[in-house]
Amino acid sequence: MDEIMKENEGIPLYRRLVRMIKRKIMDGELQPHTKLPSEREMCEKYGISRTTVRRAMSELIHEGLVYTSVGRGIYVAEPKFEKELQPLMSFTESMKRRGLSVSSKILDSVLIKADDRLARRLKVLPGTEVVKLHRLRYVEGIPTAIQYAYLPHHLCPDILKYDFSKSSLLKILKTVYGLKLAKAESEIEAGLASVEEAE
Amino acid sequence: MDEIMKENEGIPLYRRLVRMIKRKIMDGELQPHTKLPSEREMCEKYGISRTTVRRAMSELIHEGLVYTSVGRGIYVAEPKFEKELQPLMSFTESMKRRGLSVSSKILDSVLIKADDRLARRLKVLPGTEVVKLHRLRYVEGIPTAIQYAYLPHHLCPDILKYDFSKSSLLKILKTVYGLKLAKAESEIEAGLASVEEAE
DNA sequence: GGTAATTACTGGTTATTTCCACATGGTGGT
DNA sequence: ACCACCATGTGGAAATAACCAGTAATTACC
Repeated sequence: MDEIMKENEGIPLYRRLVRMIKRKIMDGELQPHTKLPSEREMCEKYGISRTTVRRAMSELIHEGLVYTSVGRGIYVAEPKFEKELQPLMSFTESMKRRGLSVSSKILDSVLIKADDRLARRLKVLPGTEVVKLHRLRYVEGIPTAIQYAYLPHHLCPDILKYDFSKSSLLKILKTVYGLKLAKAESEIEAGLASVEEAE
Repeated sequence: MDEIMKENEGIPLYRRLVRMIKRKIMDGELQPHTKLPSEREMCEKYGISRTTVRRAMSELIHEGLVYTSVGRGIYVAEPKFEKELQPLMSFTESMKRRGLSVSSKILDSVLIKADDRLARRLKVLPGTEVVKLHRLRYVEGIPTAIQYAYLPHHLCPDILKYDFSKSSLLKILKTVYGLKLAKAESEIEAGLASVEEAE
């Protein structure tokens, strides 16, 4: 059954539950405005406490994936955007907020075709050419994380030609592609989110 | 002392704590990167459970006002910086121009006195009482930015009494203050503009 | 039949308790 | 000096329990 809760040792229970429900929503198994089991039912179903269920629901509410109604229940929210993948803060932002310096190096960049899942996240058609950037992130000069950013190729057709070791991705996007920045930027974050979630 | 926790009946304890700490941060009483009391100390200090303290901290963390470090403590975060692309346009305007829906939620409100700069922006005399609204802005339903709006208090004398989590700012202004809406609205935008410029 | 009262259920708030992993500062022993 | 060890303090995770305030369906009463 849904006893995926059993595996994934080391990952907090509430995280696993968040993850499971996120997946169900993304896969369309849970349609907008459908009712989730009640908190107490989920406790029973997964063998966890209400504390844990509510912690998970809190995350989903904060991310705008579900909404609640006292006395009624918990419902899947309308997916106006790919908001479920948007982190509250970008990697850069959350580090800077801690007063830490952040830099990154592009290790590799490659052109791929978007599969269904990626296409949905970037709001492009499956098969669309997408630039996949392989990035090494530094915090205070220390290599900290490897992340992948995805950019629809049509938004930045010559991106592969630029030397990323010389100037940052955002700088290139801003100076070269100008008005498209706002759109590209959010989609970078979407791409980054998938990686952070995977780790 | 900090026994403001005693008053404000009806408002959840964790909300009151969030509010108190927010105010201290905004007033500069708590500077960035200073350490808050430990969770257990706050329990003792305010006579509340750790559940409640942690709930409050969770809110503050989600809003990016504080950050935590296991084994060390909870620290005030670096204030948000602005990465606005087109600082000439208001937040609302620039989003709408991209065809995106914009909404916002009032996180907190506090009464302050206008300094020279703010007074100039709002076209009031320095020292005039001004309601400072702490707003979480959404774009397409996604929490995107935290902004501060300023309203001359004499235009909406009882605005602090309303529960902003229940109904929107514009709705309250419209239903309660009626005819004043047109005027107040333009000044909200003026207030917002000044903040965006500062960040 | 229509309405009022009851009941069961739901999310929301709060407290208490138990563990865990990490951080830090001392205490020795070498 | 140096380093291994340990006590203590910190945030994080989770279970359990109790009560509240809405919702909705059912029942009882007129």
